[in-house]
Amino acid sequence: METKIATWNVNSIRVRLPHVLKWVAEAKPHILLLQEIKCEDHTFPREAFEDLGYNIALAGQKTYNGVAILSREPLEDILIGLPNNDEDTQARYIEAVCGKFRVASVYVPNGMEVGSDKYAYKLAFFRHLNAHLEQRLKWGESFIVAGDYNVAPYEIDGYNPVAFRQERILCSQKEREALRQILYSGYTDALRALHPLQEHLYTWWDYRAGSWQANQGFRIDHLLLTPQAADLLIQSEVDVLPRSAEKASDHAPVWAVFS
DNA sequence: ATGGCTGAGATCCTCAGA
Repeated sequence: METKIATWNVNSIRVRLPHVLKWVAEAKPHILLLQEIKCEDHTFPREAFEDLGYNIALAGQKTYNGVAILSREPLEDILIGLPNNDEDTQARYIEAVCGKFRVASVYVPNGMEVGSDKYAYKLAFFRHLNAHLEQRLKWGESFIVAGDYNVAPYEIDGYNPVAFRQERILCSQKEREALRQILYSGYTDALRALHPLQEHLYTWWDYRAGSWQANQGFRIDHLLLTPQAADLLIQSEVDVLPRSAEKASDHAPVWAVFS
């Protein structure tokens, strides 16, 4: 049986609930990984997803951040937060086993401005994340780490090559190196693996300055796969239609299908 | 160099996003 796994930074699940339910009804993912739910666990709209047959694991937080795993298969072995990062109180990582796959929903810090404290926090988060993912590689599982990485790994992944040369956030050398270290360690970027040369393949468009209308986006949401998961990869796409809706999230859902 | 949009939550604005 094929398994469809999707990731979506929804920028508030309570505001976006109608959009997400509509997309889920059409796309029918077996596993949906959410970021920026921006609510505590007790205010997450559980029933709406349970009615559709999803099991739910949450790492919520008031106002900011928050990640979730929704799965048609029962959720087992749930891990909240990176194990080597106990002092970090921001809800940015959740992992669980769903059937034959281990999955994680990750929301890497934005970093705000290169050189700022938040940028240092972003790079520190990557150090913890990368250490954990290298450890997981040794388990030899089909593991999919998906979410908003807030990094465009190569120039082709942004509409504006100047942004890369100017060391802007999402594009700076250090954050790109941090993301690419995950790839070099053995993970496969699902979408790029299947569309190696495709331009204008974006997952996020700024709300401001008519970026969506001008298709001025960046590819910053990724599904990263262990070799065991990559061997099962059949298809991966961005669904850009939800980005065009009224009151849309600034991110589009990205998905992959596995055999 | 700046500003531009959106959401949350507390006040009529600030913080944060990216």
